[in-house]
Amino acid sequence: MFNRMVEHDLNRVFHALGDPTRRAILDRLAEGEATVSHLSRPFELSFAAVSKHLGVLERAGLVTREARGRERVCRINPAAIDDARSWLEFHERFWGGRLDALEALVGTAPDSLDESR
Amino acid sequence: MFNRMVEHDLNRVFHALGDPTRRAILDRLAEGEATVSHLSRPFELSFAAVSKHLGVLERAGLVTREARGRERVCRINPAAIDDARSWLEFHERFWGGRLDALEALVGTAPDSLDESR
DNA sequence: AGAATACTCTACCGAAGGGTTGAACATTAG
DNA sequence: CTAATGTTCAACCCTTCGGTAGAGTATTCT
Repeated sequence: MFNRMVEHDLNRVFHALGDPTRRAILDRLAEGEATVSHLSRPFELSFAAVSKHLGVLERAGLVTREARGRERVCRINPAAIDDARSWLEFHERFWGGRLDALEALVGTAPDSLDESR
Repeated sequence: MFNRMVEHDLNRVFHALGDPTRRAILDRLAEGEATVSHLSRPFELSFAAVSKHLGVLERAGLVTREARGRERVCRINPAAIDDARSWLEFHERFWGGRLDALEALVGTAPDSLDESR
């Protein structure tokens, strides 16, 4: 379909992004690579907790961990993000088009098409 | 930040999108509005299960349910999708830019990227 | 009115999620 | 060598999640 991303992967990516701590970790990693201990500092979380979160992010393909001495250097991998965005973009376009067609068909009543927010 | 979407909402949207059944429901709804019973047919799920999924999608703002007689008509609401896509797009751009800038800075040797802190 | 249809709500269950703690392991420092 | 550091692993706790079954509420059909 869009890219070579499969259901399987989308589950992992969206699930990973569904947690605010993990999104915060990603934001933090956007400022540059960081070790696990460095990452866990700003969060009031145990070391192990952050390590777990990184596991989730890594399995989703959003982050890579590389051993450097006794440390693990974490970096962002934008490819997975791109896949998720592609999915959303595709669907957004599709749905949007559909709704537009519907509106045109029905002619009026924009309140029944709750596009507000 | 991007749009007026808050953490809170992102949690719900990404969590909602993390389930394949819910994404399938969205895909199905992309073909046009549908009642709950009509929606639950293609899935081998109980009525109540689909109703629950719709609740999750609705709370995430991805879907609206409107009572029509004894039926509930479900429709897609692309606004929430748009917010999630914006988030991803923003971050993708940011991260991508960061990585590109770094690569350009270092010039070569992506493994010698030693921006550690 | 009575029966069928379309949903929702309320338990309830097993599995997975996010968190902690403490042991284990590898690497670096003294 | 020993001690400290950085990180993961394993076991556990509690909450949330996805699912089912069954009662309860409207609405429509006859």
